[in-house]
Amino acid sequence: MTASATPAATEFIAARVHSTCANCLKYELNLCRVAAACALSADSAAQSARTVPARRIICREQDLHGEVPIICEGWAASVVMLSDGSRQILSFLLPGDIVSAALLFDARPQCLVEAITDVRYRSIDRIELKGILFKQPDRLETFLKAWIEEKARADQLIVDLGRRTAEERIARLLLNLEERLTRRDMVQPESKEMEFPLRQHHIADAVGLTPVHVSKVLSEFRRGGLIKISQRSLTVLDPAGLRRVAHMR
Amino acid sequence: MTASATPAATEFIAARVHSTCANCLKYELNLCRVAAACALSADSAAQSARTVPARRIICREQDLHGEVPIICEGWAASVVMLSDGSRQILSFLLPGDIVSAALLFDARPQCLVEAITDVRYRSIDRIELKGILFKQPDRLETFLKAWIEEKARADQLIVDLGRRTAEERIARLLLNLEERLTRRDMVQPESKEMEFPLRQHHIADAVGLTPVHVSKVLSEFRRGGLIKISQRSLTVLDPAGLRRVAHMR
DNA sequence: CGGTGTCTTGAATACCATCAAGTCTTGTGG
DNA sequence: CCACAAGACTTGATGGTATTCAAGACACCG
Repeated sequence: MTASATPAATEFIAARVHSTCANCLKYELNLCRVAAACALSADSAAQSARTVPARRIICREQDLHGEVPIICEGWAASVVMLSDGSRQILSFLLPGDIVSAALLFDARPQCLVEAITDVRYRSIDRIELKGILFKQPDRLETFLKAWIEEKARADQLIVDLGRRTAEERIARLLLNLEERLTRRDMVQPESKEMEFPLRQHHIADAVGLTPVHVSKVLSEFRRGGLIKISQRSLTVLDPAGLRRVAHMR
Repeated sequence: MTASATPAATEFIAARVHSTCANCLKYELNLCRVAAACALSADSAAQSARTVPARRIICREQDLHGEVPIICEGWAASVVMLSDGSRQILSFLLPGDIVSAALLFDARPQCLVEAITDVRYRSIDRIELKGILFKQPDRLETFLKAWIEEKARADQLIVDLGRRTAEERIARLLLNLEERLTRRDMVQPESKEMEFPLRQHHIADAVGLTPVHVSKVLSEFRRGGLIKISQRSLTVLDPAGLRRVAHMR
């Protein structure tokens, strides 16, 4: 992650950043293994894994030359830029996530992928991946189920943006992220603390609000004892309370 | 599963499906034909096509017993209901549309499908459809590309709801529908008039606004000479102007 | 004919955006 | 290591967009 932190923080971070591709196997897709196989068969293991510093753009629509990137380490976001400078984040990408399953079919997405933290990612050759998946129906099914989840989250976001208040949207985002991080063993079991590299403008761009208003809502959550945010880490102090705010039902 | 279908039966089914779903073949998926094949092999042609009156619910999450419905005729909407009574429309379903490609994998959607006009639809058996698609990679690819389009539209809606004004959202919805209807030859070539069964509350639920505000925006569009709405039909009088309002770029 | 659903319009209100100023943190170069 | 600049966050004041509430016009249907 971005350089100097206190020794304690460094340790804390290191504990979970050992999520190299070893951990990747725990995630839904096992795509790292697929990627490794691809790289192997293409004899291009060296070039297939790349590292990108925080705040840099990983790929735009144009420079996807038939590659399907998957996130090995770090946080990223797929972002739609509008001509007036405003942005909408479609989804946050966590380790083990594929940028978009649609890339399997050469569908140019209208968005770009931006690194939030330092990101290590791996590009799978589209044609090769397709070949592998189509020859192994069970693996294809796993892949498509991940795609379903991608779509389900998009649908949820539509409901959030269309019909929920600022408090609800933000609470739901936090709970969603907590759930996804838990599945990846990226939440400390006892303290429930988790790394949280998002700036408030990321949250704002994800839930369709302004950074100022996000700040106000988060302050309110903090005053209510629902969450604790400090040093780029988040703890949900009162999950039930937060869920109540989120209208989870 | 009476596997053997006599040539006569095939002909019979094909003829009947042609008569009812004549237009369907023009659409992206040709799924009516697939459906016909399924119905044939399942020897249940009679029960596979159903008609539902306007405003009725076609299916809920619960009563999807491994079936994938496709719309043959009429307009429908997939809707998410919230406990406070508000609603969000995820997408409008037009003839030839599959309700959701995700149903192929038994993913229970958390939405229900509602008929807007009288709707004729056909249910394909999930397992059978899956079998057919997995045995024909080219057909599977067509299917998955329709899925990509479904997802791309969802992403667009996220951007609309998150970052655009009421005028932009409504203009974009109208333009999107016009485009989809054009592809289906459901727009009169000369007059550019099209059937438009949506009530304003449908539009409101689709773009995350209230019916009152939709009414005001549509009146404004009408006053500006952008559109004409009457007798459940819509004409885009000034496509360029409407596109300008929509910030299409 | 009353009833229901749809649309319109106006007034009051709520929610969130914008603007602005200030604090604190983070990063960088001297 | 410090100084300075840039970015991130907070907080209050003000304004705009969309909601809510309400009343009335209109069409459609049993």
